[in-house]
Amino acid sequence: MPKVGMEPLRRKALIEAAIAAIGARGSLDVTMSEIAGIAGVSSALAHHYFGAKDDLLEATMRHLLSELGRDGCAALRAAPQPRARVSAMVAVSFSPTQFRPETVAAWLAFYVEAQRSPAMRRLLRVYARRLHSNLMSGLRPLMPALRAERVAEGIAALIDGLYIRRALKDGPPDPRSAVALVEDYVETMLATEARTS
Amino acid sequence: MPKVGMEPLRRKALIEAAIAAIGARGSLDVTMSEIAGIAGVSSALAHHYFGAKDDLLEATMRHLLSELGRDGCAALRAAPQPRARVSAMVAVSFSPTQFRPETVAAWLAFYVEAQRSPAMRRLLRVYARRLHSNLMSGLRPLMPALRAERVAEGIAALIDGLYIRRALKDGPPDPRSAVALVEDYVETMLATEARTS
DNA sequence: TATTTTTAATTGACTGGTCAATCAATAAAA
DNA sequence: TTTTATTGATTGACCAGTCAATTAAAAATA
Repeated sequence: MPKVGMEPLRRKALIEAAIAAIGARGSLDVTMSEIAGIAGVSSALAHHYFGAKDDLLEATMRHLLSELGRDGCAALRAAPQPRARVSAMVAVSFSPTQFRPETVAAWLAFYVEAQRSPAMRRLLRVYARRLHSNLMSGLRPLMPALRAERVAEGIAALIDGLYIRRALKDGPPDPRSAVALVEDYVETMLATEARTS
Repeated sequence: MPKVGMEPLRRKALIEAAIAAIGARGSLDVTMSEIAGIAGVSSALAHHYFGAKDDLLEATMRHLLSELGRDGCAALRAAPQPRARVSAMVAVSFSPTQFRPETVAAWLAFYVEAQRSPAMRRLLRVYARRLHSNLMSGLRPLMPALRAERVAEGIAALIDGLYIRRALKDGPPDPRSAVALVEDYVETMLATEARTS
């Protein structure tokens, strides 16, 4: 039984606590004590492991981002055909692990923070670029490059739009109708493409 | 020359200052002193006219909302034909008065706030409902009701998505490409509709 | 008209509370 | 004995909201 240092455990617990706190409050306006409390430690310990609050928040964002990245890669590996790759990316965006109220609230809050913090903006751009290139890997074989770019932009905007609009509703999210809306977009664009080329 | 009380003037100045401050900070995390400073008065005066900070923020949101409403009504009055009504709503969303960095930042911040504050959520829902019914007034004559609902949802999600993605970019917004993307969506949906009915 | 009185506009100074960040101290492992 | 883990207490800054005091305008009165 390999005894291991506390550091990684605490870091993980604190990051998850941060997501929970942000999800509950619905914004980044959470205190270190709150987060630490959820993680079951003192606020001093949170500072010990993360330094400043912003660092913890940035680490939290990174965590969300890498989780999404991991899910995305896995989904793509299981989808070799172009059309399926597009659907895979859409499905991941609204999968139960991503499209939860806490996660949605956190993403939203980070988008707002991105306006102030260049670091956050950079991170969000990484997400946007990755989504874009993943979508392109599915769309390029199906239509002219310029058109594919346009459709990828549309899909991305639709996804983000459905995320933000989710903030207006209460009750559990409805991933099925969200996916249906985006899939309908993709399908219609493909049909039009087939007809005009 | 009718001498008028200061109240309406100050209220307006403070609301505009609030938008400016929120736009500059990129979030609702602004102080009363900051806002009052921009308006050229003391923070005590801001409290005098608005009571609590939340009241000023809510008034600011209402102002944004009514401005958008006014622009929307004007645009609709000038567009009697169904197809034009849809374009009018899209155009208004990205018109120079709406699609400015400060305004976009403010809308975004209010979406986040809506997760916490039921009052804000109610206001945003008013906006969503109004946009939806305006879009429907244009779409209903052009396609079956169920389909129209779906397309209206898509347009709304696209608009909000393009707003939020605007937060990632720096430099002035590019309304033209945003409008083009949404119009392309509308056009494609209409074409598909015409073909399959 | 000149004067007093009332009302509106405005602020500086203050208060109480909150919170990030620090640090010295303690406990536990290695 | 050195390193790691952990906290309670504290500090310093910031900020929303209050209030008493001041000035300026309007209204009322002589």
